[in-house]
Amino acid sequence: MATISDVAAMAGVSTATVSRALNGKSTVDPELVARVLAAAKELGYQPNGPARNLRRQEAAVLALIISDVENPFFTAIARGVEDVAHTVGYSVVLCNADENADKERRYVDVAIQERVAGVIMSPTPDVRNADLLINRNTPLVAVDRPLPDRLVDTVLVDTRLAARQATEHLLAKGYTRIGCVTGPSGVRTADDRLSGYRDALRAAGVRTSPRLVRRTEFRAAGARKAAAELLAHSSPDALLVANSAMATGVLAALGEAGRRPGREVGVVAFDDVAWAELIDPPLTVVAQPAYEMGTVAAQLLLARIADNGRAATTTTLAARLIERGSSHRG
Amino acid sequence: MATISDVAAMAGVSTATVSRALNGKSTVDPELVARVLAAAKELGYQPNGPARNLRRQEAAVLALIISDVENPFFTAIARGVEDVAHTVGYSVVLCNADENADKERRYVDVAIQERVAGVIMSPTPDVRNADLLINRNTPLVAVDRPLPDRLVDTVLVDTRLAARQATEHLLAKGYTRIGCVTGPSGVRTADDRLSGYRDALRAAGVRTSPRLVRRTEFRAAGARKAAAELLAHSSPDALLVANSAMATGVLAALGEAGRRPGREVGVVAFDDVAWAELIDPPLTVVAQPAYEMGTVAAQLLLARIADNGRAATTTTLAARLIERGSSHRG
DNA sequence: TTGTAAGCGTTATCAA
DNA sequence: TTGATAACGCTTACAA
Repeated sequence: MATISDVAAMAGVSTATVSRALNGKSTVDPELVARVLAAAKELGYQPNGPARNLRRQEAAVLALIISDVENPFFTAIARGVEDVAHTVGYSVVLCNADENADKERRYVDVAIQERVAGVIMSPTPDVRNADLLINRNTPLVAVDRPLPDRLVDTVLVDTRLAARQATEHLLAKGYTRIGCVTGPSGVRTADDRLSGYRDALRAAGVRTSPRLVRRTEFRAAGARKAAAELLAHSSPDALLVANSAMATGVLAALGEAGRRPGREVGVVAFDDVAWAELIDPPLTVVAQPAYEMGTVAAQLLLARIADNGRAATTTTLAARLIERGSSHRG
Repeated sequence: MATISDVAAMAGVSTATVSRALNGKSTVDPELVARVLAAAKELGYQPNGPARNLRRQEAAVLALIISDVENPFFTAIARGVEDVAHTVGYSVVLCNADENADKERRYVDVAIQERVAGVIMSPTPDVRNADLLINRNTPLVAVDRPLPDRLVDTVLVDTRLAARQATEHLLAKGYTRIGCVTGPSGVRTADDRLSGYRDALRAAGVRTSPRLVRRTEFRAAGARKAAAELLAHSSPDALLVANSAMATGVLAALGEAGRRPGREVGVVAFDDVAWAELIDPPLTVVAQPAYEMGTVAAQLLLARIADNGRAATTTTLAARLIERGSSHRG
């Protein structure tokens, strides 16, 4: 593979000049620039990234560690991050931690070892992984979930409020025994959605009952089982569901139990997905601004890379309830 | 940040010994290994990836360049690749080319510059990007789409046959004016699905008509418009749809036109998705073995990294038609 | 078994 | 403006 020396030799200049010409750094004689460019093209020269990064002590790469690559919410964040990063010449590598602290640790190690310029992550409850980055002063932005007691730029959705509003909506529609299917304890979004649900019930003077709450991983299978149990034992007349994958499980369980969404059991789920309008009745959802979360997170990260001394900020975006048939009795 | 020299100093050995101890290479006195490990831990030592990769001339990283990070088909492939790669100590970075040759080029450049050990890609029609890798002898596996006339390991689905079978299924169910909504010309999977559709019609002695075919990008919006046009002008009684995102668009168009899937317009779409069973009637799909494609591709890539001289192979996996209500008139 | 030292390909400093 | 040269941190002959 051609190196900078090969280019230098072919162009009849020193490697230093090649480097300067290729990076447009200090001023180089236009004629030499032309010769260097020609030689580089002729040789199909691609700079050696590891060598460059070793010397520069930094790579123009951002790592994005997400919780689940199969969750459209996180892939939408990924797009937002990419779109911003690319405009300023950074590449983004996507790492799928899979809601698993070990995998997350693995990717944090990779990010550190490869000396990426910065990291955006939706952290697992195991804060030690993020601490690894924090302790090294690696620019870091937390997205979707906060890092408790850590001074880190953070981009969140006011998910507790959103859950409260969703629950209030169900109450307003006349549902009275509202259940909640949420994610694992310790995952902040799961906890907040449950809290918001309880906020609404309490404010309305409705007794909350642990029998109407189920926690499971953020996936279809667990939610299906949870919903089946709720339906069998606790006769809810509505369910608040913490994400779209879980919603598929809950809707499947309703179908199996012969209970029609909306009319018989009201349903509101987090995350607006393309199929929400295709089912009958259409699914009422809490739409989170995922793409925007990604762009904001990327901008914060770039700002921090430029100035690691700046104060940490928390940006909280609002979610939006989209009312559809699954939360209407009529 | 601690370097190997710091560890060496603290352990009272040379950097060479630290390197050997940490990599478990040649035999090192167990007591020294212990001292090195202790020092490394104490200092929070993480090897400098660029330096290591520069020296080794290779990184234990695979690049996976996919066409659309928001398409569940590709994210399932990603999981398959990751699961295999991780078992042998490779990390996977996911790159989203977004069906865009320029972005693909960008990520190919990154992969080359970072000297990744190998690349798996679902190539855009612009073969020049893959040629960049081929010309440098970078281990490469094409997945989902072949690279015409290139001797490259390839993992495909027999999508033409699958499309034919899906169309034959529709014919068998009594549909006669079957339309096809497929992806952009030049994208092999899009072309093959159209070819399979035509194969079935011809074999059945049904005249094929360009008026029943629409091509658009592999996304919901284009497919929605395409389906609306077909419904308005060509009165199809069934549609073969080339992926799940497009299916959401087609189903939306059917809803707008007040045409019920199955009874009025038969629908078969590529890719089994969680919501396929939730809609009414449930969606008949062609299930592709995406996860397995990922595992096979990763295994092929690892084999090629180990021995770049081996002959290129093509693995073709079968898809499976899952019959549901959207292709039944009853 | 351990240490010394060269070198991977860049970039940046310093002279010229 | 250009070139020689010294790092960057690691691995690996080669020597001891």
